[in-house]
Amino acid sequence: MGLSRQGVTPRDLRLTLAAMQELLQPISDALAVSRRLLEPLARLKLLRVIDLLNHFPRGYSQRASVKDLKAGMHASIVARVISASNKATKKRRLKLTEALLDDGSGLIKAVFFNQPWLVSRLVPDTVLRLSGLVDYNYGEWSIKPAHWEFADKSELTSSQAAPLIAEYPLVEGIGNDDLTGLVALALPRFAPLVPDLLPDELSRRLRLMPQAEAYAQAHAPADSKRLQAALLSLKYREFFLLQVGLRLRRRSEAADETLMISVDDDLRQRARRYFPFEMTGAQKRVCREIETDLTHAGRMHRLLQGDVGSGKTAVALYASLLMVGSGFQCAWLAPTEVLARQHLASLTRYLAGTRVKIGLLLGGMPKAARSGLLGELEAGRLHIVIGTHALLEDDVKFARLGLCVIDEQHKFGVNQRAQIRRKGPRPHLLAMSATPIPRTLSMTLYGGLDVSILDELPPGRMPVRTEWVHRSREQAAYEKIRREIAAGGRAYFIYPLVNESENVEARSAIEFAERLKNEHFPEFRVGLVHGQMSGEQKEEVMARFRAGEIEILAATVVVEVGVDVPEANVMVIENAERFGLAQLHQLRGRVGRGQRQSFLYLFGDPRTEDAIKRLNALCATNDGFKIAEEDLKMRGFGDFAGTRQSGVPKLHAGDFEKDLDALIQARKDAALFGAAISEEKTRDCLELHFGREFRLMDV
DNA sequence: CAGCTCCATGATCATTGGCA
DNA sequence: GCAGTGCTCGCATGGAGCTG
DNA sequence: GAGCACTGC
Repeated sequence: MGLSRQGVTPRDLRLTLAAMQELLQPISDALAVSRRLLEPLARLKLLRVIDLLNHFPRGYSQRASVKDLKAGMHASIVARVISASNKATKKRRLKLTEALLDDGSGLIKAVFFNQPWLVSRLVPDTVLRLSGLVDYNYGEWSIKPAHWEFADKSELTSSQAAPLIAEYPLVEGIGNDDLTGLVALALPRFAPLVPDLLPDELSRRLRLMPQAEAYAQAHAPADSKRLQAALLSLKYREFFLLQVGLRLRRRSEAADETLMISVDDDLRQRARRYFPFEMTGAQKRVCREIETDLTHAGRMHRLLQGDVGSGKTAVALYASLLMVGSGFQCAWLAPTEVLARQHLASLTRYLAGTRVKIGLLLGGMPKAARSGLLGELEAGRLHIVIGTHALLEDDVKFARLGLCVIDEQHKFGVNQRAQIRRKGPRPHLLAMSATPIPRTLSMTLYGGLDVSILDELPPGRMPVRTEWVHRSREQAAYEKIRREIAAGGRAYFIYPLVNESENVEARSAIEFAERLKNEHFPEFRVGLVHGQMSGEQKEEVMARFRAGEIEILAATVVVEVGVDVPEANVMVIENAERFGLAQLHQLRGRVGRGQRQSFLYLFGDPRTEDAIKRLNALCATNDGFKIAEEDLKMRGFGDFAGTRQSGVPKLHAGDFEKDLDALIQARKDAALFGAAISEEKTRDCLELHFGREFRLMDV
C-alpha cells in the first residue's frame, strides 16, 4: 500500500515545530483569561493550550423541548413557571420544592431538594433554563435540575440555541460557561495546529472526521450525529498514537545482538531432558516462541500469561536452561520469600544431579552467606539466582546476566522491573503473570510486549469445584471437608484478617485457627500462617503442611501466590465477599494441583450487588481469562492490576473499557502503518498529548 | 491510607408516554 | 477598628477517585 | 441563614 505522504520535508518539520510551540504555550499567554480563573485552571491541570483542547466534556446535555424528551436523558430545557410549592416528605431531613413548568410543547415538573426558599423566587411566569436528569412517571415528566438559571422570555420560542451543551469536569471557582468560553476562543486558532499522525489514506479509508473538525465538534457539537463522529475520530486517533508510540519504543530497543544465542538440537535435548513429563501443547508452543526470541537479534520482551497450574515455571526454566547452556546467567525475581523458596525447591528438584548451580538471595540473609553468594554470582559460578527484592540491591552484580524472569510481574513497579534489567548488558525479559489480564487488554497495555498464553492445563488436572456456602450450611461443608481430609486430602482456610479488629466485622486467622482446632476439627492438626510472622516461621509451617504433618492450614492471603502443595484439595475462604475477584481466583489456584478432585467453599454473606456477582462469577467458571474479563467489567480499568504501575498514560478522549473496538482497530492499523510514519512526528505527538506520562512507560 | 474534592442522589404518585 | 445593616447566594450527605 | 461589603460611629 502506497502512502502518499510519508516523506517529511524540512518545511513540514518547521511547521510542526512552530505549531508545537503555539500549542505548548501557557493558556494565559495565548488567550485573554480572567485572573480569577488562573488558579482553578491550574487545579484542573489546564496549563497549556493543548491541555485546554484535550479537556473534553465529561458529558453533554441535550437542549430539548418537553415533547421530545426521553426518560433518563440528561436534558436542558427552557420553560415558563406556572406554579411552585413546597412539599413535606416523610423523612424529616428532606424537603422538596416542586415547580410546574410549561415550555410550549408540554408540561414538566421540576423537583428541587432541600431548598425551600426557592419557592419565593420561582414566581409564575418567569422563564428558567434548567438542565438535569429527566424522568417520566405515571403520565408526567419531571426533571431534577443540577443547574438552573433565569432566562429571557425570548429563549422560549427561539430554537437557535445549541442543541447539545458540553458539560466539563469542573473544580471550585470555575464554571461550565467559563470553560465553554475559553474553549470557544481556543478552538478556531489552535485546533488546526494540532499535528495529525494519522496517514491521510487511513483516515480516508476509515471515514474519520478530520482532526480539527473533530476537536470543534467534540467541544461544541452541531448535532449528535456529528458529535458521535467527532468522538470516534478523537478516540481512534488517541489510541493510534499510543500504539504507534509503543511500537516505536519497541523498535528503538531492538537492535542488540550480543544476547543472541543459537539453539541446536543438542542444547534443546539437554534442556528438555530435565522435565520428567510431557509438556502440554501450549507449553511446547510457548517454548518455541521463546526459542525464536532468543535466537534472533533483539531482546526478548515477553509476557507469559497463564492460569495457575498451567506450567509457567517449567517454561521459564526451559528458557533459563537455554541461556545457561549458552553461557549466560539468569535472575528470577519473585515477589515474596515464600514464592522464592518455592521456586528454588522446584528448580532444585528439576535440576537434581546436574551441573547447573542455583542460588537463593533473600532480604534477611546473614552477611557471610550473602557476600559469599554475591561473590559466586559476580564470578559467574552461579547460573541461576532466585530472589526477592533483595536482588535489586546495588551490590548484586552478575558476570553475564542474560535473562530476567519476573514472576507475578504486576507485583513489581515499573522502576523495579527496569532496575533488574540494568544488572546486565541488556538481558532478555520474561515476565510472568498468573493474574490473567483480558487478552485484548494485555496486548494493548503491554503494546510493546509480546504476549504468550498458556491456556491448557496439564493432563489429569481437574477443575476445582466451587461452591458458595451459606452461613446456615457451613456445618455440612465442614463434614465434607472432614471426609476429604480423612481420605488423605489437606485443607486451606483463608481469612481476610490476621487478627481481631474492633472496627471490621470479619473472621480473623488467629482467632479461627483456634476454633478450627478446638471445635470443628479436634481430630486433625491445624497450622497457622500469616503476614506478621517471620519468614522462617512461615516457611516452617508451610513445610509441615507440605509434608503432611499438618492437615489444615489457617492462613491469610500470604498463600495467595505460588504456594504449591499438590495434596491440598480443599480450600475454604471465609468472608469471601471481602476479596476481589482476581484475588479469589488466584487463591483458588492453590488447590487443584494434584490428581484428586478439589473443592473451594466460599463462606460469607455478600451484601452488595457486586459482591454477589463476584461470587457467582467465580462459581460459574474456572477460566481465568473469563474471570478477568468479568473483573474488568465490574471494577473498571482504573483498578485493574494497578494502572499506575503498568505505566499507561491517562487518556483524554478514549476509554480503555468502553472503546475496546476502536482500540483494537487502532492496534491493528498501527501494526500495518506504523513503520511508515515519521518518527519525529510520532515523538512530537506523544510529547504533545501525553508528555512525561508516556516517557515513563516501560515494562 | 488519609484527607480532600467532585459528583450523583434524594420523595412520591400508582401502572402508563409519544411518533417516522 | 468595630458593630450594625443589607446584600447575595444558597442543600446535605455519602461514595468515589486523586494527591501527598 | 451565612458570609461579606459597606456604612456609620
